[in-house]
Amino acid sequence: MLTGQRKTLILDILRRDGQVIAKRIADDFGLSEDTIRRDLREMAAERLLKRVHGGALPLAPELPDFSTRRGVSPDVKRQLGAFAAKMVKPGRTVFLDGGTTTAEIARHLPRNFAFTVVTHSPTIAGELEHHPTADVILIGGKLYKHSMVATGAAAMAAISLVRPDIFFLGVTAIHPVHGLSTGDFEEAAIKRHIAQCSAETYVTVTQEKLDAASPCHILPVTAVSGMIVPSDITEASLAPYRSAQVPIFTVSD
Amino acid sequence: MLTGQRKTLILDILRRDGQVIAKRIADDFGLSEDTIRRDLREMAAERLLKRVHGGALPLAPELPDFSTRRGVSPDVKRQLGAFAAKMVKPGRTVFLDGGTTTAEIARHLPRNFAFTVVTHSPTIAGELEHHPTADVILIGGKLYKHSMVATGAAAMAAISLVRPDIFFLGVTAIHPVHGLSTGDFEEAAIKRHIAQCSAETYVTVTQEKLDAASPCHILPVTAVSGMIVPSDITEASLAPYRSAQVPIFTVSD
DNA sequence: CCGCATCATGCAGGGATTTGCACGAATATG
DNA sequence: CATATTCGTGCAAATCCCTGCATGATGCGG
Repeated sequence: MLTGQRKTLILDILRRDGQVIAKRIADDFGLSEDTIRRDLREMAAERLLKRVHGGALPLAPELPDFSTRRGVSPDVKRQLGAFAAKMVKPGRTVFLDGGTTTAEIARHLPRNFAFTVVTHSPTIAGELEHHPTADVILIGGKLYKHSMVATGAAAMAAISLVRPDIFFLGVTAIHPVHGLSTGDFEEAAIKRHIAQCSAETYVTVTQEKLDAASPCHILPVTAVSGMIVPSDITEASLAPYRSAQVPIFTVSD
Repeated sequence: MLTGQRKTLILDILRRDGQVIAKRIADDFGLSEDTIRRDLREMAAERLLKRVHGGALPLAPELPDFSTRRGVSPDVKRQLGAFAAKMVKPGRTVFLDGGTTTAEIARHLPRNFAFTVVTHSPTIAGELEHHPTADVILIGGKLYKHSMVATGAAAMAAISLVRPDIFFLGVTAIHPVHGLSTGDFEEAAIKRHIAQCSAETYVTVTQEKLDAASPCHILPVTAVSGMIVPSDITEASLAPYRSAQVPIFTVSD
């Protein structure tokens, strides 16, 4: 890994997490702590961050949403996001749905190789502002503010023009019989269309969404390439999905 | 292998991977590291990439990027934004350009009647998430991260489909002779197109942009319906624009 | 075909940078 | 105050870089 690249990565992590821990970075990068410490020292000299015992902090206490953001997104979603993000491979095109879990995927996308992200959510696009290597394609349309996604005919037409390798779908409910569902009719139609344009569709599921149903049907569970679930979900509650032949990816702790 | 060909390949790899490692390239091409290093050195001299120990990285944008720019002269921008927002009338359609000043307009938009906002910036769309009465139309396209706006053919086509009443244009420089300009060619083309689709175009100007010129021309000053300027700009510096018959709106304190 | 200039390439060696390790000092934590 | 990290510095090894030069290919004019 190149030194300059490492420094930008550190800055990215700093922006994303609001802090950097020398030991953990050293682990992640497979380098000695000394090297990281040296980097941090140099970057502190360049006024790029604030050196503290154990790591570093952003120079300006940044946007006030840093603390809120970190609190709002629970560990489970972070883990799901990190896991899903690892499924992205160099050169691929990935479609990111709107939603908080998908935002976590965006935050954890690999930063050491290039790929393309398509999204109809301005929020997701905003998350990727500082991503060093991701090409972002924004799908336009009428903004549905509740979910912050573009909808309508224009969005449908624009989506038809892309062929993503992976679609990370966000839903409000998943049920072995009633399938995947969400609260808005128009949004459901968009999600269905994206799934149909994509080679693979993965849905991230948390406990409270399991075995529930929302008003608007999107797809049957058999239509997805896999469910990504946290490790604390019991095997019993997954059984109906397993018997429906849905591949299940359990996020390891 | 031809030298020029090799350099193109290196640039391709740089774009794809976000990095180039001299040793690996030398291996891949079956050439000595010296040759690659020489290439990298020359390309760095041509400003095609950034030479670092071990290889090369894509050229970092020298200008501070969008979120860094947020800090500059916030009060003035807020006043400009509030003033411009008052120009929006019920039922009208307004196009908001990307940029920090335009973000201020978005924050000050009236909340007691309905209207439509069109924008090609996910950041601006995000500002309007909690706006109670604004319909938001998002223009899609390839995201130009430096300014956080959608660009390219898809954006152009989508823009052609709307006829905004007012376009609030953001620029990096305005000059009586050289007109309005910005730093990116593609972005300039988009701005020009939006202005041509719009009934009226207003440009917000702060002191440091006045009588300056950036690389890419957008429009002549006579093409705008008005300039919105802070009150502390001297009459003398506005004179050339007045004599060009450009209506000038001075923001009262 | 010959001589010459030009250029790309590889090699050698001296210099610069980066990295990891060791050890004593500084700092946090209870 | 005691202990465990964490930090900073000096140092050595590895890696990488640059300069200068030799070699061979290519192109051009005679």
